[in-house]
Amino acid sequence: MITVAIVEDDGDIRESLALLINGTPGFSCINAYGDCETALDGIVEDPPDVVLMDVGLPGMSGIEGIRLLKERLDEINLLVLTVHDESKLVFDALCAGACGYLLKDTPPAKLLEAIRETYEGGAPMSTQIARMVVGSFRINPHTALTQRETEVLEQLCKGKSYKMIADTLFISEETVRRHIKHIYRKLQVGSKSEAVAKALKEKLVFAL
Amino acid sequence: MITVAIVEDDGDIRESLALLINGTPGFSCINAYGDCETALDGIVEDPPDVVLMDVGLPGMSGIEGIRLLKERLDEINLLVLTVHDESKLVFDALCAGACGYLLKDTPPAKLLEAIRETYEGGAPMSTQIARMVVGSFRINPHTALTQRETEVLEQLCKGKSYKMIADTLFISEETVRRHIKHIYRKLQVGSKSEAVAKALKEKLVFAL
DNA sequence: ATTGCAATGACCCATTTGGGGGATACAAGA
DNA sequence: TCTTGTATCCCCCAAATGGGTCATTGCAAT
Repeated sequence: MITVAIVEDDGDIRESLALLINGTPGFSCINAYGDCETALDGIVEDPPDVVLMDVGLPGMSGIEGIRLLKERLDEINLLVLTVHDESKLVFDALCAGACGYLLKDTPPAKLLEAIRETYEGGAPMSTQIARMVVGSFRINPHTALTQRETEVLEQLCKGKSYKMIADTLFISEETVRRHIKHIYRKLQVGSKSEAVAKALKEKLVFAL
Repeated sequence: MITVAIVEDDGDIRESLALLINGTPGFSCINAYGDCETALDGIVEDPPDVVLMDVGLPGMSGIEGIRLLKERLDEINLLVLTVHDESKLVFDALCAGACGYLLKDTPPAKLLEAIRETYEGGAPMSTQIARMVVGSFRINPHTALTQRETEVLEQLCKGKSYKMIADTLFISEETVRRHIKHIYRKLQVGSKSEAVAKALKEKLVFAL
């Protein structure tokens, strides 16, 4: 028996979800909350296997709710269920600790499957969300930087100083300076940390 | 009809996969390659809807193969199918441009479903891979940093200078220096770029 | 009440960094 | 052939940064 708690401000939706879950063998909705504040206490008090949470809530933002909940109950499995598919919201939810993200057009059978998958250690996402998430890893292949400049930028992204980069790449510190000047011009930045920020934001280098 | 190409060095597995795909209505395996080199030319010449690729290949690394293929055919849908579940390999594959990652214990029905999902714009992953991927977004909540220090670190991660941070947070540049000194002590680093690198690697801050 | 921590601000000084020159060598093209 | 681009190195100098010490305020816990 997989126990579920619902956090959803719309009473109708909350009702239907509870009915769906309770009407399915092997699933049980043990609680349903209308806002984050009461949900937080209730869930900590009586933790379900899986939390199903809307993120478009009134009052406390759903994202903040996720963060606080995971802070108190690190192990809790939390699945976002929402109509919102803006990338900022998706990534904020995952950063806050959600372990899955479903859109509200998910058919009931898929929803139940996702709850089970979450319970079993998976991370279900609606297809378009999954594509966004996976796409966020993609390295930007269209770089104006040369091979060597990219190597230097990678070193910068590891936090190395001019001297350390010079030692690593077996070139003089002066040459490192020169490469970095070129990098700054091409990326339109003016400092190491700005270059690192841009490189990581635009995925110009591998790893970190 | 969804067309598929296979890149897999083991002849037996290659055979079975081709048989499975060709034996299923709606799917057609139009090519099967034993190594990356020939696969690259063949796939560019005659692109399938979905490429199914092993990453434990002899010769050219599968990761490099993905990178080169995506460089020439940016739109291609590439699904990794492998026994390897080490996180480095998973993230390298996604960074290189794979749009899904399946382990070889995936049952045939799931595999076909994943191919279809890929074709339809999804990003299928085995459950444990999905959890790794989603988990990689999680912010590290156990920070030794104070609230204010975290705010300063966030600014650093945006590439701001002392002066800009001071203006943003409405404090003097000297106070920024002070906070940064504390950050350096706690993170055991000695420069902005090193702090940024560590903050991002260990997910100490939101976003970028 | 006292202690401790967070946040604020200041001064000094050595090192690193950023931006401006110039120069050589080598390889790929126009 | 001459130009262009990449990679290498050197000098100068001003600004930014990193590290040290010191001090005040307010708040929370002891």
